Amino acid sequence: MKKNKRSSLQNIADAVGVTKMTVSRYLRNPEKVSATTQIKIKAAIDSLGYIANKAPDLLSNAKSYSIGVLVPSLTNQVFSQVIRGIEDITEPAGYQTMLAHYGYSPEIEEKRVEYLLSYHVDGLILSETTHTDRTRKMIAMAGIPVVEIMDIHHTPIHQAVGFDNAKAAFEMTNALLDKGYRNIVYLGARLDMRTQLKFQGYSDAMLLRGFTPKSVMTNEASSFSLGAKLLQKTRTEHPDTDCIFCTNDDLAIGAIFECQRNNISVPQHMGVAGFHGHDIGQSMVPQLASVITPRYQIGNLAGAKLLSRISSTTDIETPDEQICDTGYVIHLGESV
Amino acid sequence: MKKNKRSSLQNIADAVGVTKMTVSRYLRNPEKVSATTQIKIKAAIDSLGYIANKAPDLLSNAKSYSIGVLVPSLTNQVFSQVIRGIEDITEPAGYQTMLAHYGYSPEIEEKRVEYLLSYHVDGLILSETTHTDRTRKMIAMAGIPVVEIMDIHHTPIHQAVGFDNAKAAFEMTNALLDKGYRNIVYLGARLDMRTQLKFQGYSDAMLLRGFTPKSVMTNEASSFSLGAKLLQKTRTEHPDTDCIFCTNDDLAIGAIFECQRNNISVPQHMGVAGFHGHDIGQSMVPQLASVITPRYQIGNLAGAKLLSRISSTTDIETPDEQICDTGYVIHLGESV
DNA sequence: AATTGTTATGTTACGTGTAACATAATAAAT
DNA sequence: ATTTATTATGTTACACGTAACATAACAATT
Repeated sequence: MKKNKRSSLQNIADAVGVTKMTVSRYLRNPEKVSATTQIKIKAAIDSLGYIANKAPDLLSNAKSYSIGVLVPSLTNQVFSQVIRGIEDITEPAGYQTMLAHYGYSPEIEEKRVEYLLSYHVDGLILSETTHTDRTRKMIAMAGIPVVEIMDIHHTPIHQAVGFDNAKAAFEMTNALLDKGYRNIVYLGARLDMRTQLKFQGYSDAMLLRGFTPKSVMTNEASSFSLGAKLLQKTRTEHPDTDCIFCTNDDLAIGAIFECQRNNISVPQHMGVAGFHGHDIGQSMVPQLASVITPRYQIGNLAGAKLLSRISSTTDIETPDEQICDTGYVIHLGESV
Repeated sequence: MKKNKRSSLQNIADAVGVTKMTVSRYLRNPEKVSATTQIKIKAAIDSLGYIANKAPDLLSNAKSYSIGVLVPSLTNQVFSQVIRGIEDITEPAGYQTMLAHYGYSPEIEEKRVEYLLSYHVDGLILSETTHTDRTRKMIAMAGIPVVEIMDIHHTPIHQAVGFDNAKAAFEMTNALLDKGYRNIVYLGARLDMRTQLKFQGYSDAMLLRGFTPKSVMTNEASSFSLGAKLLQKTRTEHPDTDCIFCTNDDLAIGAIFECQRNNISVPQHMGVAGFHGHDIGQSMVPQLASVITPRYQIGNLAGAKLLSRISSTTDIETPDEQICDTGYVIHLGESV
């Protein structure tokens, strides 16, 4: 059983008859090495192969040119666009992203942060505002910049990029009330902080206009089929419902399908609104009412802010701008 | 500006008055250290904090307990389920996944493989069958096990887990022909290998039954709105089309929406079939005909196969089973 | 031929945790 | 009290690439 050990600079150096220092120079500044040696080293690398090794970089705590990105879920389309936004700015700057997910759990988030820090990432983008004490402590100790994305309704560790979930839900609810709906029910799943904030905004708007907030909630993960189930539950528990406001587009779309199956016309007999403004909701018939959020822009701005702090000597833990509000757009479409 | 340097084992050891060796022991086998020392070390770690450092592990090329997972795209829901399948088996075994994506480009894949290898991943799961020469060479040199997932229509580097895309498309096409459709058009996007294989299977079935294969293709990325666009294009270019077979569910669903907008009833005036059997297609009205692929199972099996080869001394590059066929299910739903 | 400048390469030291071996401290057995 | 076993800790060396400094080789200048 041959142990196919990858070759190190030393192996290349031995093959050529120079020191590994010379090979190191060749790899980073070929012109610093004589033409003949260049040729010999190139030949040796071509035949033996060489794969870079991050270990020494980490040891000498050089920059790793990696940034850690933590998202709650990969299933959630919201985050794939955020990630595109991040990478579109960090990749060209020479940074690789180390992506991990934590299923909405602060404990798993802690584990992931520890993992990323053990690899000496140069910065961290988190999608949550709730963290364990140890997570906060590790981040403080690591001395690297952190950007928290999606919600800005809190005091960030260093810096937050996103929008105000409560305010967005408040505005959408008002728009629905303006349309004439009276018995609006909030449909929630995966009861994370953002869903709670949205429900809060919805409740505030309802109460302010003299209506009673009502909700159908579950801790299950969002899906299209769950939207269908929750619509049925809503019809049972709140038979006079004339509109549902869903914590995300998936639920809303699943609910619309369920309406179609039950010959409930949308929006005539049931108004349906979602959150995030995904492509599918905008393509479907009827076009979905939704709070359109700038996911790409949030990722992009977060990446930019992080990069600038990584290269800064003063701003690492004290950014010039603590909160970056990217806003959102209320879009009513055809489903309300 | 205080440089908040993370503490090393040495710092902890100094604080306690022991050698870093003793602290190292404490972290890995607390019972190997005297009770009093345990207490002192614990106190020091609590106050100074300690974040593990991967560098020495890499240096001494110990196992990294990381496995690299490369997927073409994070937007594509197919892969989020594959990833769940992988992690559900690798996480409990103590392995972290390093996730990266490469936008269907072999050159970017090469870059990602290099990156993952520089971190000494213990194994690699690739979602592609086409690789650059350098990618293949690096993998051979690294001497780690590789599993290629999704398609099994090729000779794998070591081992492949997936299904036969061409055969699946062949069978679905036959099912559509059996239903009585005659002018079936193939709708493709992102012309990667898998789409080509599916188109091949479709063409074979059509020719075998004496019909002419027709297609509407684009290199754009799949999306629901693209499905709508391609349906329009199909109606222009092939006005007598009675059925479309789409390379994935997103296109199919977008096409159905477009039919709804144009009062083309599905399936009476237009049959529509997709590929993969996502939740949304199964929830919608009409329920989408699709080739249901076992994404989760593919990931799970790939993870299991990889783990077993990582811990094997003989099978690293020569698995007992080169090709693992997970099959698929033809589901006709209500849209054909 | 001697001096100076330039270019190419070598040497040393470093950062971090752990295996392997060595020693010290303590408890147990004679 | 001495030897032996056991437990706790220390010492050394190593893995890899590179910064910083040192030297060697050669070319150019006087």
